[in-house]
Amino acid sequence: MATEPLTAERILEVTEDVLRKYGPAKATVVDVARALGVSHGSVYRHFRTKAALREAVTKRWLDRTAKQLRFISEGADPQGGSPTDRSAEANLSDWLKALFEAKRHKAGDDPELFATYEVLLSEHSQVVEEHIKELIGQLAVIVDDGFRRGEFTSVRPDPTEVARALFDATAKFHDPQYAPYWSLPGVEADFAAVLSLLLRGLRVR
Amino acid sequence: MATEPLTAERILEVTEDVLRKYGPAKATVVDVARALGVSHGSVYRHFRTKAALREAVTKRWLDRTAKQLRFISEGADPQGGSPTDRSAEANLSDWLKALFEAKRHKAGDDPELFATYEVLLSEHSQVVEEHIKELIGQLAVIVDDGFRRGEFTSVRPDPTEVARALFDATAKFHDPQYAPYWSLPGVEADFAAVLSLLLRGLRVR
DNA sequence: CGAATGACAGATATTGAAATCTGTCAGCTG
DNA sequence: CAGCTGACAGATTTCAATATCTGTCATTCG
Repeated sequence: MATEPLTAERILEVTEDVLRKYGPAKATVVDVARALGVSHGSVYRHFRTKAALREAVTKRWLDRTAKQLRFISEGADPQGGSPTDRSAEANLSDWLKALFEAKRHKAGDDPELFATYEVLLSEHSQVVEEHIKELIGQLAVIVDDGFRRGEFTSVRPDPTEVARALFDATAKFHDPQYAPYWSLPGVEADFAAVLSLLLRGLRVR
Repeated sequence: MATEPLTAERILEVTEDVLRKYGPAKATVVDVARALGVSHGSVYRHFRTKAALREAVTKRWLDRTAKQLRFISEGADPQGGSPTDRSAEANLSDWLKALFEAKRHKAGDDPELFATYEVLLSEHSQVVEEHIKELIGQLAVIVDDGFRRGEFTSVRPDPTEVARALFDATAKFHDPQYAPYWSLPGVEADFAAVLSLLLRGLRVR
């Protein structure tokens, strides 16, 4: 069998597995190289540092979520149907619910990758900053749509500003710092209460 | 000079100083005893464990803030005047601003006591839970007042539920986890945006 | 006799030496 | 000769021995 060429993508796949198995604290570059059947020097040919590798893996992982959410922000039905003319409020509500669900599942199903994400957070990584910017951008699309349709209003009608406020106000339901709280009973109700208050704050009546 | 009797209160005062000086990681019960000029056994006569002492100090410290805020939740003018008939919205806005300011100043001026508070948080201490319950209770008073005056409405008009939603939605501006963020430029604007959205969500129009 | 002491056992933290890991690079290999 | 290897230096982590701290309690002190 012709041994496949070592690509950055292949390294990322395997690194993700290694991180899943050992977690960010224990996984080493040598572990990754061993799993790939190469020397660790080869890994360094594709990623200048271990931090860069960690960032690239997390970016891939975060991008998968952002991609999912983009369907909603672009007006598609969350059930996966084709784009519809759903109200901005429904879109906003679905998007925030989907964000909460996505983060919660990531924390529960992939604790080690989630821990890796938290490492980046503590390092103030650009990757996390960009992920957040992307999410706020998606929110801004929904908010702007709401403004255009005359569904939403705000004192200062800058969609991005409002999007950031929505993002900040729902921090408890997507910021990794709160992950332990997401499995407690009553979170759902707390989330619903915040969401309802925020939606009412945007609604034109 | 008649050496004063060793009271719990005296121990708390001195422990606060010791914590301020050494921080929760370095301060020991022996340090506290030394500062009091007694043996550490005497401290244990008043507090069963070091954790209990730490909790008592933090409780005192948190209670001081809660007391300040109570003036606002009970309708007093924040400038310290006598109780007035200010609108519930003004009270709510002032209270949330005051909470943000109080936490921010505590984090900035008393980093070591703030760190002690964070230790309790990580221990899921009852003291912190009660502090939060007290704060939400104060918020509920303001919200209830708003309901009674016909200033506020909500889908489910339980003042405590709404109070909790307000508390959750402003977490980024009072939860110690975000303390580093409070000194960044732009926080004020972010806070104002969230506050404005929330107030609008409550307002009867 | 009630309050305080300090010696003590077990738990926790500190320290420094040894082991491992990261990142580089001269040389090897297909 | 492009891509990979593995020996190496410096950085970081681990580990075990040592020191310090917590919490108890028999004894002392006023």
